[in-house]
Amino acid sequence: MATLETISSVDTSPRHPIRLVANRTGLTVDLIRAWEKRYHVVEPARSDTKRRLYSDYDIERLRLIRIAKQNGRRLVDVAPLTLEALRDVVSEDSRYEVSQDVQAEIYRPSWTSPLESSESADDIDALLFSVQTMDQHRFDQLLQEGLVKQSLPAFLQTVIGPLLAEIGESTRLGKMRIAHEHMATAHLRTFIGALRFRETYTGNEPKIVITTPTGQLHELGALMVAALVSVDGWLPVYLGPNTPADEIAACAMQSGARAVSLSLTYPADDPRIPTELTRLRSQLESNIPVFVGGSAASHHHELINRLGLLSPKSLDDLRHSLNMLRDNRFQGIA
Amino acid sequence: MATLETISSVDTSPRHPIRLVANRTGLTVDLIRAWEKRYHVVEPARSDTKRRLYSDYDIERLRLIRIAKQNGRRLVDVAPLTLEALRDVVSEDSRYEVSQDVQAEIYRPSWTSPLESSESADDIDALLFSVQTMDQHRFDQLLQEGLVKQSLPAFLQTVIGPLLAEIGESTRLGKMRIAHEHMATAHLRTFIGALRFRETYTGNEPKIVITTPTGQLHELGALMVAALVSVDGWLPVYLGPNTPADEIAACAMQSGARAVSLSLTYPADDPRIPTELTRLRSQLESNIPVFVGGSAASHHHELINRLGLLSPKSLDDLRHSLNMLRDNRFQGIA
DNA sequence: GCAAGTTTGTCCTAGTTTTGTCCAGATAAA
DNA sequence: TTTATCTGGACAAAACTAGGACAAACTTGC
Repeated sequence: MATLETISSVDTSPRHPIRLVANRTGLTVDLIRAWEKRYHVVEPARSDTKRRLYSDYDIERLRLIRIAKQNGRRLVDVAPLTLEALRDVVSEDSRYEVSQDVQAEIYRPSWTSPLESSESADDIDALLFSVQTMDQHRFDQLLQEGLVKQSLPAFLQTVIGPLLAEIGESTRLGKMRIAHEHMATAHLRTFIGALRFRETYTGNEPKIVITTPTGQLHELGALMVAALVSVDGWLPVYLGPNTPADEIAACAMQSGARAVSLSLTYPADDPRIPTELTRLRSQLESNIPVFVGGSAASHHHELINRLGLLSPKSLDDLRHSLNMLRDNRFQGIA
Repeated sequence: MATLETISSVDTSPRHPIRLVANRTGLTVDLIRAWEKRYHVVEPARSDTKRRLYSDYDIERLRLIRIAKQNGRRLVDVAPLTLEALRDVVSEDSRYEVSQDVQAEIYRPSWTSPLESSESADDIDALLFSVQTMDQHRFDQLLQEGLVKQSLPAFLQTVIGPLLAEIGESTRLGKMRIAHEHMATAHLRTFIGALRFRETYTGNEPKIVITTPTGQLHELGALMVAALVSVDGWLPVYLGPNTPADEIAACAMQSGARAVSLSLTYPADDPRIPTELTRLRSQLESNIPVFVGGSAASHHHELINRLGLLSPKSLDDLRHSLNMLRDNRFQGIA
């Protein structure tokens, strides 16, 4: 369908005015012109009155260059790259940009500062403000803008995660109304849910069942995982919250999943959790790893170890493990 | 079917004076005339005394052009486009503001008639089959295709509604696994949630608070309502499920909503419902109507009448009432 | 570690195009 | 009568263009 087309081959016909390009890329018009003047980053066509007319291809280039810059690349270095080379650079960077420990291990010149934490903090403040004022349109706009500024994994970890924590905390302390929390949660449910459809699927992706066990009604963490792994070439089989262990196992079997990921948040000490996790582990084939994440996972540390489940320390850690699993599998087949 | 026509068809017969057009579109009368003078953006019919008479079609065009301008389009570029092309452009642009999993390239007028029931039945069977086989991709594909075939309101009523009922029934009878129901529900949550972002907003829309009361955890009905009313020029303030009456009232006040809509499904006889509805009605200003729908609404018929709440018999009935409310409001201003 | 050079975002001026607002006098509607 | 709309034109604000200046941040050389 058109969806596939737009993603895989980018339209090169010039038609967008500079203002729209600025809106979509998050760059200023001055900057877009300056980049053109100095490095010929893009060379837009012109209207009969000399107005710049950009193509979708140009916009995608600018968007990627912006992200590359955010990741610490220098403009001189990335300006001459083709779209494909740019994509490679950006996806390469996204693997390291947020993870501090990984960052220390590999060589990174001093200019490769990841996204300023202050900048993310500003974004989160703006998002919180739009929730307080019930400005839905602004909220959606900010989410979309945040996604333009950085790659999806970085966005989830530096903005969405902290935002959720902040909203939960504010509501608990009475600084925010329940109605505000509800509105924000409902919007985020739709927003995050749609993220995984941004990726294109070939049908060959390994599958991973993602859900929360019985009693765990909060699904946003699980949904974030679904969006995240889709970036790395997994096909999430997302079951929503509150799924009994038997059903998770049956689903993993029917879909031929290679892994299962659970999210535990609240209530942290639900007595059903040990039962459910034990049942799940016993019903699943032993070569299918079960990842247990979320804020409440640490409450069940001992159980998780005893059952041989995996408890990634961060979303990045989870990504890393899944990448290993995926690549091992490909080796095993070849 | 007379009801449907009156509600949803975009009338091409000219009858609105320029003042009303200005109010509905958020443009000034001078600007509307200037656009006509310079670019023939719309060419309204004239009364026998040369007064401009605009049709609903014209208003829709102007609304879309205003939004296209906000997105950074130039007037010269969008002025000559047909309504369909304009829809495409606006929808393409807004895709970058609000991410969606639904990307219908084909514009479906909101006034297309519903499909023959047999055809819908086939669609539903195909959807059910894709759920049973856990074929997520097929499921999404069928949903999108179904939406292309008919208008959004018709699609919700002839496909999504029956599909939800069927899935619920099949699971209850054990014909379908809980895992299947979960997968379908999670997908539908994302799909329906994204539907209201297909519409374009000018900022002048009257608002309606949509949610379910405390104890009612199923949100898909409420979400359908949100998608539905957005087609008719309302801005839904969607709060998700399980919202306490106090919070609904506070939210309605803060957002300046003109109406509230609640959905009741399960459990039908929750003892909290009477309390919550009574609280809500007493805390809301009396000129804000409260609509109560969903399969469980009939269980509370007497209560609803006593409190002076409104219980539309169908989604169409709800739309009709809201259209009346919206237009009364416009008269009140003019 | 400091100084000199480079890179990069922002801003300025001045001229052009595009777009929004306003006015005047005439006609029609309330 | 008062208010709303009409036409045609004037005017001004906003947006865009080209070229260049400038300062902050960063890199490099010593």
